[in-house]
Amino acid sequence: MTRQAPTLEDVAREAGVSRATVSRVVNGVRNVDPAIQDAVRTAIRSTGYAPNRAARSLVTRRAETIALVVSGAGDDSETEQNAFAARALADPFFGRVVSGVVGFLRPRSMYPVLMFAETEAARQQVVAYLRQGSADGALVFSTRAEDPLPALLASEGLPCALFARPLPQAPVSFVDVAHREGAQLAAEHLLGRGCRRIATVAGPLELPAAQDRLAGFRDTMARHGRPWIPVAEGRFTVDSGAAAMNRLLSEHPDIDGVFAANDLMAQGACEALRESGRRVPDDVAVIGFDDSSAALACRPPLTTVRQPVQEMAATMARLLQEQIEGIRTEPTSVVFDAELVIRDSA
Amino acid sequence: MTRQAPTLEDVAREAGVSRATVSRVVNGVRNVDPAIQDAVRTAIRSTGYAPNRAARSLVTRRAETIALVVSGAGDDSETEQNAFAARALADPFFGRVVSGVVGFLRPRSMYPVLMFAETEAARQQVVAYLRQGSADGALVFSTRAEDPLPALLASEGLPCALFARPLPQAPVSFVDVAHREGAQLAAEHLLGRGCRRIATVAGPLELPAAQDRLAGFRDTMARHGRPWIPVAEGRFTVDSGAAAMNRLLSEHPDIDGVFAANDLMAQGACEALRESGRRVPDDVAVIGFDDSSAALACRPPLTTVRQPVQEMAATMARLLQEQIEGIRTEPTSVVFDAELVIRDSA
DNA sequence: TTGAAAGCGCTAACAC
DNA sequence: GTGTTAGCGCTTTCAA
Repeated sequence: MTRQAPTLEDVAREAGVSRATVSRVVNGVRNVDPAIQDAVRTAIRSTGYAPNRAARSLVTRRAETIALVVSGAGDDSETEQNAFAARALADPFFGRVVSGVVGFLRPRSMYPVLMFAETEAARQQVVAYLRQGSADGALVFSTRAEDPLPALLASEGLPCALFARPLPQAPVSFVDVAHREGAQLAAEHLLGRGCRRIATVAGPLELPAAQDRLAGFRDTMARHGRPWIPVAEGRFTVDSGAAAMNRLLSEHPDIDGVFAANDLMAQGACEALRESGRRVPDDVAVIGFDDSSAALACRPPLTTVRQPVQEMAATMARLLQEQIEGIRTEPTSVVFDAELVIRDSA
Repeated sequence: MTRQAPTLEDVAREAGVSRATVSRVVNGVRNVDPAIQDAVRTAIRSTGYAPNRAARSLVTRRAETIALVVSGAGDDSETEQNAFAARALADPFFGRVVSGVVGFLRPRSMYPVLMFAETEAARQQVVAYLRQGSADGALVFSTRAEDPLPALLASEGLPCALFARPLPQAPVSFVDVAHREGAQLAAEHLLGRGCRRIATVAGPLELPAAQDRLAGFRDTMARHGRPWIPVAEGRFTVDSGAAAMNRLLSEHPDIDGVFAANDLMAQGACEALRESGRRVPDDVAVIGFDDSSAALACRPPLTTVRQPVQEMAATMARLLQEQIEGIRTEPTSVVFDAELVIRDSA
């Protein structure tokens, strides 16, 4: 058996002071005699003391833990549930979100609890988890439209912050990128390099992000005298991007510029173009969106509209933290600028 | 302000019983009168009671939480630390590990806490986290050789289970796949389809997995009268696989079969072969390892050696859980069979 | 089968 | 500046 872990009491005895004093030193509360501080610290070292999180949480009423919830649509089968997790993590986007979140939390000695909410039962588990005080709040990364989770959390009064604006509007904080302006950058770049037959591979149009990117692209083209452009819809995956590109090519073989609403679809578009015997960017220029790892993995490397995902994710965590601490009481949104990253594909 | 959360006491009062009885009902302890059970359950519903995790943990001495640690090498810069997380999650392998772990934990209402341990400071944070009782044990997914974390956890007496055999041997449980036998399957398949000039792209040879795959491949080739085969080393990434393939081709342009030690490198090899004007599998057959999402994303889809990653990860979680519960006291290893999945590349 | 009561390890209000 | 003390909400003997 492992010997019993030392408690505050043990340290106090060792240092010849009271529990309260040790607690003050551990928590860095001022008004403690430097000499006593030293004695306490020595005792902490010699006993190998580590504060017990449960005991602390019980009195502070804080778990000092936040949940990172990947929300989406899925059916109830067990296979599907497991597949959902794998699929979500496979998205290069998600890695950067985690990275940004961890970048914010780690200096605070906090770590995210990873949860998946793709069914009603799973959503209820998330709510239960938070209501038990297992976590102080939730960061929600939604991969579907009409996600009921944000509104559910809001109605339960549970702190949360979202990555991207929720579609059924809900009174919760979120971060987002300026999709329309990002798409505008893409449109202007294609026009600027002289493309005449321009088309776009849109994302799933039930998602606000996909809608906004398409709208921004269309508006800009219209403002430049091109009121109508061919559109094919994909599902933000490589395969769907390739398929959409093929559909566009079959109807408009003379396309010389394409804006895909994310990098994965841009990658698929590049593959489809290559297989059709076209060169990128010489015959057709391609621009993606996100600047995810797929942009660099793609041949040729993608010119793309960059979202500062890590920074956005860190801000999302900060918004949540401020809400938990009661510093912030009203839902807040922070929208980041997009930026064009020019590589080889356009 | 949110109203105070209801406690056991509140439920007890509402149901007209004692705290102890409510606790028994909540925890499903037998010996409670069915009528009283009903009354208690009604009271739980009407009060909206949710058990407080901290209070429970304090007395049970269980966090009912486990850490999922991605361990690896990195420098101390903040940029690098964040990059590490993004890189780890970008590996298609990791998503399946998470998926398997979550598949085991979720039915138990547990969720993994995601931690990264790429520096000494980060490793100490992991140890501190466990010693505080924030988590009951750690699942370690190591991306480097000579990882000091397993031995560190073992020496602190902290429960842990690893994905893959640790290189500096440590007295900890782990799951693994039969790398040598898997490589043997690949070798035999290439030989069976008539390849005469066979080479291999090995993984980073400081990793036991890479060593074992190479050894298994070499041994099998030797047993079939080919004591020497060209080897180029990669780093388990697409780019390094392409580079390794190019090195092999420059010295042995007549290669007609390649075994890459993982799918990402196999994908890179396919790209390099295509760029050199060779067709896969007609001119050169390619076999990967893992059966990760990269195997399907690759053109052509990869014939590969499948590791049952999800099952392995679930077993790893089970080994840890049993250790935490004290059911299992000795370090245990479980090694899974590999399986050849035949697609188009060989 | 149920209740009373002790106590898990900690923080924080209050007294000194 | 430091100590005393009262809980935080729960599980778990022990008695009844």
